[in-house]
Amino acid sequence: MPLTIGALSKNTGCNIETIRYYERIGLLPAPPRSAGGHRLYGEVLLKRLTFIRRGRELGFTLDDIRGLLGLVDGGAYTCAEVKALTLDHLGEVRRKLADLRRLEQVLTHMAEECDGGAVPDCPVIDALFRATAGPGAGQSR
Amino acid sequence: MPLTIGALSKNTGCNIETIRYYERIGLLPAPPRSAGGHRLYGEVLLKRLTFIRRGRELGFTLDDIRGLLGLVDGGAYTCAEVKALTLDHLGEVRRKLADLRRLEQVLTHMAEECDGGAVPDCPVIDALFRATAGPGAGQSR
DNA sequence: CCTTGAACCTGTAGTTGCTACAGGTTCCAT
DNA sequence: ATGGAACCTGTAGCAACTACAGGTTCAAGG
Repeated sequence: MPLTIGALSKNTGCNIETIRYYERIGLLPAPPRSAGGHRLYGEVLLKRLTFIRRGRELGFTLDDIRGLLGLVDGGAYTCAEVKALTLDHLGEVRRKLADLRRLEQVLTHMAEECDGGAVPDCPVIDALFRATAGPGAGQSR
Repeated sequence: MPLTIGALSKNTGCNIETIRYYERIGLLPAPPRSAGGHRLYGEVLLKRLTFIRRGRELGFTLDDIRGLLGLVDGGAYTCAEVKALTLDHLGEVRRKLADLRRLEQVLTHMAEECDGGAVPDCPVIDALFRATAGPGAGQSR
């Protein structure tokens, strides 16, 4: 018994619009339709969508995932190839971690300087107006 | 001697297109122009842009920054108000840190399972296809 | 059998924070 | 006076979705 798009959504935690979006960009193949044109998903597509969502949760980009799926679809992937992609991604995660840790430091420090007083004289504002270079690189978001 | 947009860009490290973008969305007031229509920036706008860039580097959204600037522009801000915004943002940074740390764990673990062999049988792929819930919330990016 | 209303359909536009053109004008040093 | 760097406006693109509008289909109850 195939799943409607709503059921698939509940099953995977992936929002309906997003499922259709994945189809549009070619990540998820177009499923068969009912007589009236409703999408009907089988086991295989359920698994594929689960794969995509798990990948996203782990912070892989859709492009990373496309690569991973390409390997799987080709059937000729090796463990080494997948590991390389994973380590690559791990590196990025670690870079972001380092950035965020630095950020946390600075923000914590700035907040500590504040006495929370009711006067318009705030070390945070001062710090932002000072033209000094500050911490390292930019931010993801 | 006022700065051209190019000079301002060099001064702040903020790319020219981005400066014009900030003007368009109303973060940076429109500066006076030369006879021919070129933008000419004074001290005040230089400081304001510096403020914006520093804020971005610290991971504040443009909307956060708009709020901060609103307080400053109003002239009636209190240290307590600014501190509240800062702590709010710090909370978000810490949530992201926690997410990323969990992510690092999972990825590290998955990569360790890989023997890097040349065979199409990879624990990473298996993990992604397994429908189990996995780690906490979604991701920023 | 018919009606209702929930779920589905397509297509387009909006979000955030920029960046990248295209096609034209101005500035300034020689 | 001229040439080329720097500037101008306006629009479209990026990731990864989300949110409509305006219409169709499905399934359960009467």
